[in-house]
Amino acid sequence: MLYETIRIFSMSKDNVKPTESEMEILQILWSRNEASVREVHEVLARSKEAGYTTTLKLMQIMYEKGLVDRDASSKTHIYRAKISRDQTEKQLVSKMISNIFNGSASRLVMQALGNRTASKQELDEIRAYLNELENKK
Amino acid sequence: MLYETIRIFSMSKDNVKPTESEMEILQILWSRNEASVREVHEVLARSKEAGYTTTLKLMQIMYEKGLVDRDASSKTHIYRAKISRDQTEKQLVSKMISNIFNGSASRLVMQALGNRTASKQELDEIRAYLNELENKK
DNA sequence: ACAAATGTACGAATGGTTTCGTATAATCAA
DNA sequence: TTGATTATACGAAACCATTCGTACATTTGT
Repeated sequence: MLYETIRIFSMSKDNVKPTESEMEILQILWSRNEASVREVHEVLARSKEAGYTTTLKLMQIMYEKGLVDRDASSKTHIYRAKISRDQTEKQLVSKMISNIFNGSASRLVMQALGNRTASKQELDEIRAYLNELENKK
Repeated sequence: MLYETIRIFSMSKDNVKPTESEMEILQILWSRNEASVREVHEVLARSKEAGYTTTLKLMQIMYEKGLVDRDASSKTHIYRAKISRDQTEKQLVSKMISNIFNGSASRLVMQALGNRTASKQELDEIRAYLNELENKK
């Protein structure tokens, strides 16, 4: 008998973990939907020292990795994030919960809140969210 | 006039960011307070492939970095974490909030909860914690 | 038309983490 | 006592992310 594994869609990028620099770039792409290397670079340059070709190279690598898509039809390539913000956040948080907090989401939540001064509004939002969660069950 | 910066205590390790492998080892040290390389290695080996000398080397480097202390009075050195679990967690969470969640703790909290199924008990714990936080103001 | 500006491609250096082999010292057990 | 076992020390390789210089192509302004 012959067994075969078939992946209908392109290999899912679910286990790809963007590096820190890649995350910085993804943040920018997510916030403005699409951008050229120059645009990304200019945003980055506001908060850190970096050469233009460094940013370019990073984005090229991200393209090879499948983290971003690009339109290369004109001289200036236009990039878009290929992985979703929500998915990526979920993954990172999930990783942190299992690696650092022994699988306890609430321990993470408490660290997150205990630390910084969350405003009353924020606390209320969270409460509302908790209720919502509970009702869904 | 002469100015001089004096650090009364040993240079604080507040900005040290342990690597992933280092975090794995720290978890073990935190959970059992102290351990030999062998002990740490045996725990690690349960969940991943790794040579003994690899673990040894990592722990030696952690010692050089000041992440751990060790008692070298007998042949088998005994290691202890030198940085606190709480501090380290705070730092990592804090970093995640600012890098990934644009400084919004509540966005992290919601990701953390939305993802996995937190039990009713967990949700209640968090609610209690929220109230506590609010009263302290 | 053509020089300047702007863009991509790409190789290579750098710096850090992780892995492992080997040397050597200390301890243990027969 | 001496061979086997269990340690540490340490150098070097492998790997990966990041940075940058340089070559070359395209576009733009005069």
